[in-house]
Amino acid sequence: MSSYHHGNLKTELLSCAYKMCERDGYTKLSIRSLAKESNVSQTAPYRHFKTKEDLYAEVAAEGFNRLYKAMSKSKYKSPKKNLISAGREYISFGLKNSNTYDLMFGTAVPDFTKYPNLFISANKTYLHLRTEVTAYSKDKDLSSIEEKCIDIWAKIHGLVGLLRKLQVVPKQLLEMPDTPIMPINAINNDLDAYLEKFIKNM
Amino acid sequence: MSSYHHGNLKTELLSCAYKMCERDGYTKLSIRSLAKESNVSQTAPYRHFKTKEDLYAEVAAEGFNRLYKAMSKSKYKSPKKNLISAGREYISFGLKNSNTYDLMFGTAVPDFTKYPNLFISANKTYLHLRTEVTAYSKDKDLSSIEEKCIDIWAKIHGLVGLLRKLQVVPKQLLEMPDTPIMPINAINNDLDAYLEKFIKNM
DNA sequence: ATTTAATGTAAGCAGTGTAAACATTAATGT
DNA sequence: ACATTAATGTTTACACTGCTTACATTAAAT
Repeated sequence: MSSYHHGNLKTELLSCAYKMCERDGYTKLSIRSLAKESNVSQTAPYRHFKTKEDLYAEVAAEGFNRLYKAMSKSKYKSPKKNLISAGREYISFGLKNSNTYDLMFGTAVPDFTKYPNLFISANKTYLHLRTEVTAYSKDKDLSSIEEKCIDIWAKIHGLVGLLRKLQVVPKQLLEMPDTPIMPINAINNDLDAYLEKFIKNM
Repeated sequence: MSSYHHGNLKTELLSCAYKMCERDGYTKLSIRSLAKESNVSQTAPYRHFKTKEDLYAEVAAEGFNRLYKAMSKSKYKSPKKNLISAGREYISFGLKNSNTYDLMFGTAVPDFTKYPNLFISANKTYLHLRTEVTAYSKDKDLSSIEEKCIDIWAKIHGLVGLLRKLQVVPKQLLEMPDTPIMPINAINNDLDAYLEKFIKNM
């Protein structure tokens, strides 16, 4: 009967878009290909996402939700263990879902404040980090804690960015003179130890 | 006479593309608009850049060249001062040329090794950092130095990413409950002190 | 001077974002 | 219960994009 009205097209479009983004990168995601992959007319998505940026924003929000879930899954008694786990999960997320990560932190959605869903999801992630840092930190002063949050977030965020860039390189490094040997393996092999060391002089 | 052959179209296209990228972001840059802005036929650029990614790669390489220049302009006797200056210049570059920075570190050019120019420029930048870290560090062991390089680069790279995202937020923060107050001003107001502190426990 | 390679143009295909007009159904008010 | 309205889907259309192919012009090489 009613195959005209889909029912819950938006949800389906969104999960399809998430898949496509992670699979091909967000630059390859087009509203038309999304429509086609969802067996719906070319312009149907526009009823649910006014612009492409809207679509990006919703996918990015979903990304933050999953990142949050990954970061907050450890429930040790030791705040230190929890913090290390969160860091490890963050890095793992960034490397494994690298296309989504790009969407979340790149310029595809330049201004989060335009998208309440996204803003709230991103913030929830940060607030969780702050909670864990608070539990770990001896100094409970808020501004001191937030400085520590920036420290750790920036460091780990930057690490993800660099690792993504550098992971590709090693094969070629040997063939080019005067190229650095990055201690990537040291980090990859014993990431937890690396994170623990970092946390210590935080 | 010969307005048919331009002479040095490639150079002109490249500098035009760099401008356009920084002005509008690399997503808005199209080969056709580049051609139009350079008063040349739609397909002329294809003689010099086989694909759009080629163009991206060359613009990104130019970005690294400028970043390198900015980072290496300080010539103090004190290695510490030089390192702090490099850090400050890096952050400044990332925030002021934020669109170019995106091109350099995003996924627009997923694999640097495909573009020797880009690879070499990026590497030159890293090697300069390594030189400064070596001068500053007491421990001259290579792998220890490279670990420190990763530390500082990741941290600063991450800082740039976060600051870009967070700078937009503050206005809204006040209106939303349970939102964090990021110590952005602390960093912005006394960036050098922040960097010095970071370097110290490196 | 003639050939050849480099570098420009013109025309055209398939894919894109998005707007407007139209079609069908679900929700709503009386 | 029925008419009206709002929501949601389709069709058509436009301007733009990356890129390919065939062609034109000129600089460089022989």
